[in-house]
Amino acid sequence: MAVSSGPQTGKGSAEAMCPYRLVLEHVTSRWGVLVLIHLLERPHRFSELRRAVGRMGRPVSEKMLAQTLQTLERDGMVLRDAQPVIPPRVDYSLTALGREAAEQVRTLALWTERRMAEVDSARRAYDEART
Amino acid sequence: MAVSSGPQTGKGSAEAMCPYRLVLEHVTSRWGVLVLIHLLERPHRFSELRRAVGRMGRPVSEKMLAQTLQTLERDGMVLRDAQPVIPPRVDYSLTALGREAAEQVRTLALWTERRMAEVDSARRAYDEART
DNA sequence: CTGTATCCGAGCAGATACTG
DNA sequence: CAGTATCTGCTCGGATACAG
Repeated sequence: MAVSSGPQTGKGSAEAMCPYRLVLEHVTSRWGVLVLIHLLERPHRFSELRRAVGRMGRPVSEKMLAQTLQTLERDGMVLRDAQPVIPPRVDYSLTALGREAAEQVRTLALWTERRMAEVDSARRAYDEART
Repeated sequence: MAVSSGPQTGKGSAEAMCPYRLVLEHVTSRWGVLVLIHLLERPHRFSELRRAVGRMGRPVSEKMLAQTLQTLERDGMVLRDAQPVIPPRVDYSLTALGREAAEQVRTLALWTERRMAEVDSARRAYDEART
């Protein structure tokens, strides 16, 4: 929606809805999904995550990655560990809550992948029907 | 996060990504989620669906509802039954594929609802930490 | 390296009016 | 009732420059 792309990290246009829908939009957002799935595998540093996410899907801007991580951290899904060293080093990992969310999102993503052939054939049928 | 807005029902800005991500965005889009959940309960007519969706979340415009339904129909999730009567009557229901998707989305929505208290407390902690 | 601040374009999404 | 067409504002999200 808009799963625009989805709702976003900010509060944006979603002032008046069930509060949990907001969380749902956070975890299912364009970058939220990818971040959660990658962190489910193992903790990542900022740039590492940026590269990993870029490998599937398209490249993430620093801005959007930071925004996504902040939102997920605020929602209690992601843990941020900033080590006071130079150069800066920050590791991101999942909380227990985040792991539960990530597993569900991954399940849904895998289901979508498995069913892709059916979706494609449905699309061809639909498109052909109006030619 | 992108948590941003939901991706949406159209194709929009998502030209260059794994194809299944597109389907994921359709079913998790702002209106896609609500439509699927309501249709899981029983088939609905257009206006009926419009009212039902409006009761939770905010009102849907006719345009967005039609767009969402068309996208989900094209993806093979929703069945459209237009009866040639006057006044027009159109019923929407889920296909087998759509039912699977709807169940997963509902599961995720229910999980989010159950965990809302934890999310809220995480948010308060986060917000207070930077005061 | 890990971000933050600002600017700006693209297109999502609502309102409205109209058609079958 | 069930949509389509059009107009428009708003916000998302990328690019860039800069800071700690």
